[in-house]
Amino acid sequence: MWFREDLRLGDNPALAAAAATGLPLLCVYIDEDARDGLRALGGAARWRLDRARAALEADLARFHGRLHCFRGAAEAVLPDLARAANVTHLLFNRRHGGAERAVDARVAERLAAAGARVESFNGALLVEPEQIATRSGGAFKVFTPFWRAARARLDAAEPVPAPEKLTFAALPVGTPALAPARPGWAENFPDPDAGEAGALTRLRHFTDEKLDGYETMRDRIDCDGTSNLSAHLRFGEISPRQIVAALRGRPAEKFLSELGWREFSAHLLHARPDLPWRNFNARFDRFPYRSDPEALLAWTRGRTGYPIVDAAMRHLWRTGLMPNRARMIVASFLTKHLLIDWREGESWFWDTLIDADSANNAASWQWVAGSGADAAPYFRIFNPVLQGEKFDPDGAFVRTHCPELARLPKRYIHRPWSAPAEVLAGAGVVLGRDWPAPIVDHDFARRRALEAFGAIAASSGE
DNA sequence: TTTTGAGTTGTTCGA
DNA sequence: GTCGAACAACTCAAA
Repeated sequence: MWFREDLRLGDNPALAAAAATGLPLLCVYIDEDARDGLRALGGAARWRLDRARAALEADLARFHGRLHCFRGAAEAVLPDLARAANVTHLLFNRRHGGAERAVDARVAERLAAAGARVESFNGALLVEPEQIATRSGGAFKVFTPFWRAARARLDAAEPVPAPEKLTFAALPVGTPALAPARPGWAENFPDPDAGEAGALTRLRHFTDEKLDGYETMRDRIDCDGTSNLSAHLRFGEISPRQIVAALRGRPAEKFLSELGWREFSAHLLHARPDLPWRNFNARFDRFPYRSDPEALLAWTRGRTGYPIVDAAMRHLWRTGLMPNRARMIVASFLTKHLLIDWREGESWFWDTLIDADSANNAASWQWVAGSGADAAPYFRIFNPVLQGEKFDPDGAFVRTHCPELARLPKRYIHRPWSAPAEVLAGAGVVLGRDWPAPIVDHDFARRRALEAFGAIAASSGE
């Protein structure tokens, strides 16, 4: 059993099939080399992965089993292991990235050539890309029709129970072990409550306490109205089928459609493996992005002078997480206010988010930037002040992450530069010393972004 | 093949 | 302060 992004025992079809063979099991995880297009995990995700893997090891230990971890290229590790251990079957759950699929195909070919039976399963998605298509047979490019088609098939997505019994083979070769990842800045992240048990607890908490208010509270940056399941999903500590099953019979369309966006992103990446580095809409190849390392640095460090942007970016740095609404605000700010290429933001998120996922990250950045599938209309440019006032109305989120502004009254918390001198003095804030001037003026930036979009409009000619 | 309706998440302006 | 309209034109999906 080759574990990859499915680090759980429940609703794990490959593991269930492995158990059903009755054969002794070798559970393997490979820390795969970043080559042949495989992207090295970012620092935060890597930190999170170690916790997921440790939790799976503990779960397997309850069956007196082990997770054998290797490092290298799967095409080399698995055939060697197959020879050494007389492996007769290889089972795994499918991945959907381009490079990952290529690796899996080569592995399957080699193992099959060595006489092993290779089987793969769907453990990651509610509906796999091969299962739905438009009438003309193509991949969907607009969310609504995509989700209409996928949503209709949800009843067929029943979770597979966790195996009741597992027997394990001894590993005849030496016992490899991964050196712990360098913790770096991530060592101070809050406890992710990793693993299958943590994920199920989080799901139950969500369905019991938060589902009813989800539609309105999901956007509140100060209230934690989201499910917080993203990292659990990312490493497969829980499956989308298990979530759908837990939601059955409850009004949960809005939340289901968020799972739908996760599916849509995976389908887009399947259709366009270059999604993480190439504009989905080629017209954006002409978009006049600016090179501005100083502004990019200010954005990453939370020093743009816009409180909601800076609070969100500091929160990301401290926790490896950011609520969805905040992700949209900071992404819009980078691509539209600063006119910096979405790939810069995508790669910062890739390195700092514990839930970084190549499909979701790329599809969402492109969506905000306007280059993606079903992208935001060109005129949708978030005003960071209005967004702050709407979704962090008392400024609680800003006060937590930007303590230098903590004493500002809420009227000015999202726009310190417009506070009267006596208000600033009363709050102990000196602009330019305690808080930077806005890196760019909103009205100016908005007009500049609209002009940039005009420059690549189709009517402007090829 | 042609036509038609529609498209996650917003902001600003003027009445 | 509230409300509706305007803000490019385009491409997709399905009739």
